[in-house]
Amino acid sequence: MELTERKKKVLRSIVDLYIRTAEPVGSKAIAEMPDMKYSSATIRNEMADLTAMGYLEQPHTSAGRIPSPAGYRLYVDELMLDYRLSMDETQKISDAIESKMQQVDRMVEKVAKLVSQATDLPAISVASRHGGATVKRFELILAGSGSFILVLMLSNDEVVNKLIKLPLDIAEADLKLLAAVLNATLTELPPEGITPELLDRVMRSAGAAASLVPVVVDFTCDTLRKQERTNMAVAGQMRLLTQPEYRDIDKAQRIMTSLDEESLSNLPAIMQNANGTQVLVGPEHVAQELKDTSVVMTKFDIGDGMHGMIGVVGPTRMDYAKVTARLSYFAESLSKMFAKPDKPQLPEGDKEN
Amino acid sequence: MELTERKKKVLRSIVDLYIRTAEPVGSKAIAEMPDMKYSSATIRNEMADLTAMGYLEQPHTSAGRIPSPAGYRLYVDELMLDYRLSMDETQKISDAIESKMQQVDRMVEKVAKLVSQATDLPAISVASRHGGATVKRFELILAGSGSFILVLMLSNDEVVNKLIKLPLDIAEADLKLLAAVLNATLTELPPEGITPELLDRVMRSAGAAASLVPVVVDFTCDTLRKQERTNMAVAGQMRLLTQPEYRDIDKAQRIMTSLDEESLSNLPAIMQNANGTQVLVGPEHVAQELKDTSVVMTKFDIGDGMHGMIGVVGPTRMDYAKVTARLSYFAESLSKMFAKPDKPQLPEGDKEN
DNA sequence: CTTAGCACTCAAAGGCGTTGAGTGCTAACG
DNA sequence: CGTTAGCACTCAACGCCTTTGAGTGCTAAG
Repeated sequence: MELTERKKKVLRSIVDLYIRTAEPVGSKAIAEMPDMKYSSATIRNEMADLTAMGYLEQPHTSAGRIPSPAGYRLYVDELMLDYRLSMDETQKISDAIESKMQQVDRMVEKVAKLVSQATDLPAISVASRHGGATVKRFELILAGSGSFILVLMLSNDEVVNKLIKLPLDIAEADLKLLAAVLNATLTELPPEGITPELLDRVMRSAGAAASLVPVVVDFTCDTLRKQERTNMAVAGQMRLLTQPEYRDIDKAQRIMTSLDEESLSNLPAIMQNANGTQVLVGPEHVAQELKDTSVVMTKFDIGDGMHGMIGVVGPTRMDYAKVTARLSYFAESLSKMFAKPDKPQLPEGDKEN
Repeated sequence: MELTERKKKVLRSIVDLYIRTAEPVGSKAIAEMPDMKYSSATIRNEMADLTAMGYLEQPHTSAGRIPSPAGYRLYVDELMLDYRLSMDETQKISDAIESKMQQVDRMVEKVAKLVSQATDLPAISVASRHGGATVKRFELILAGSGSFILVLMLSNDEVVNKLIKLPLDIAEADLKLLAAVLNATLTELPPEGITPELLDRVMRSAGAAASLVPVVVDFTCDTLRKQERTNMAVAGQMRLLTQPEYRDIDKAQRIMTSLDEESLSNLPAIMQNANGTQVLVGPEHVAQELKDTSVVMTKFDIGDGMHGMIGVVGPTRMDYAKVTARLSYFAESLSKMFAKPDKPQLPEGDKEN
């Protein structure tokens, strides 16, 4: 059967309305919409066709229609009118992003929170690196008797520190020596490059501070390994409860439990060779429990050999247009922010609903 | 009327059972309990008395009884058999705490998560300082052209750093000078002690690095002020959904929304002159929405002029014995951990359910 | 003082008819 | 030939009623 323009229009109207109301939509409701020039009977015929073609579904005989996964797919791919952010929304998002952050893991959490706030849905935020980081420089700073601060400057411009307490006293000169040795031997090395032999060499050159080497190196390896891992955060799970389809607590709970870092760990893999915004409708993606759920994810580059991903999880009928608009905007803002760390440039918003 | 031993025993049995089942308990159920030597009729009489005395309530005529707030209060204060943590639970908590943390805000979040996990309820974690912190030492470390790292060692042994990028090149000597000046003039000062005059003095002494002063001082003041604020985190809100009384989504949602940092900001004030574990039953505490909820909080000292608080939020019928046991254990573990930062000593657990 | 017995109460659960939104089909219309 | 009015049909949702059974208070006997 042919998918005529009129059929498309009807389908779009149905999805639009369903997104708003979360209830099966009937022929009459569509026929009464402002720019729909046909009667309910005609719409009914079209709806019957669309159902036959697999774009709509009927919960039961005497109910209206709801979009099928295929229907959503078509909607997302072709039919969706893009949603422009209103001035107000733009402003809010910009303001939020202004509060700058430094450490990646913190940032990921913060971003997840912001996205969740902006969409009123549970949100996921991921930052992953293409390659691992190395230490660019070690600094050891004496901090009173028996303790010192280890500062690691990493190749990706992150800075990590740790206060280390030790039972013995350390002279400043010894620390200086140790720092010099570390900088000479262990910089620019991936964690697996720090071999026992190398460690042995450092120990022997370190003189009085040799006893500090293990704890310093341990922390360093830990940190580097942590940098390799992708950072992921989930926020706003409770917002799922505002959606009518999750009034059923058991359902809500089932989904909530699969909204944690572990369960979603395969998401980055799925998005691997995607770019821009992806809409994963219902059964398309692997996470078991998320059957009647959709995930909208946007991937973006943030330089330094890293890319970020933000996304939201919601009912399949969620307002894709709105959500994708906001996500894209967010992604763009974040990209810009990373390009110029301390002065996020924000795109101009357009006012319109 | 006299509160006889038998009445107490009946009351305890009722609360115990109600805690387990979340359903009104009837006379028969109590009479059938293993060490209850009286018939249901006798129990009924006692229950009638307890109701008259205000310790029990009846949702409707032909239903069993549920404890009133006064009943819970009596239970918590006198009747509760203390719950010893099983080996297994002890082990889990210890293991979790072993993973050491440094920054207070991170730690607070982590602790909230752990407590929530351990109790299967939403948890709150607070760390607050009696007095503000000051900077013990400034360090400026060159990190490539046009950027450097500012490291602040605070009086409470926290270390904070920030990578600062600037358009102009800075010589290492200039940084050294600036650091010396900062250390000479701005250490041991509360944020409000950093006056414009002082700032002016620093600027003039700083030579080539004068342009860096504002950004450095800004960050410093920010950090100090942040240290003053009490850190609070809430975790595991979703766990509320496992409780039968929150099967009603609206109810659950209402409570969830008041489970954020802002809404709970007056909690520390309420706990101010309490020490040890406090059980706030139902109407006793101020947070509006939390009417039919209880909050169990434990306050503990963690040295460095700080104290911590951990607590959980749950239905009034929650298993106080279990919850308070776990909280106390946690609090003790945390205290010890802070006393000896890198080697948390854990109390011995006793196996028993 | 304790307990068996009994009449009473009332929320919860199940059965049942009504309602109304929505459908598919057909026949008439432009 | 596409469009539309009309009509019979379907079925979840709703409200109403009855039944059920857990639980109570009271009384009288042990």
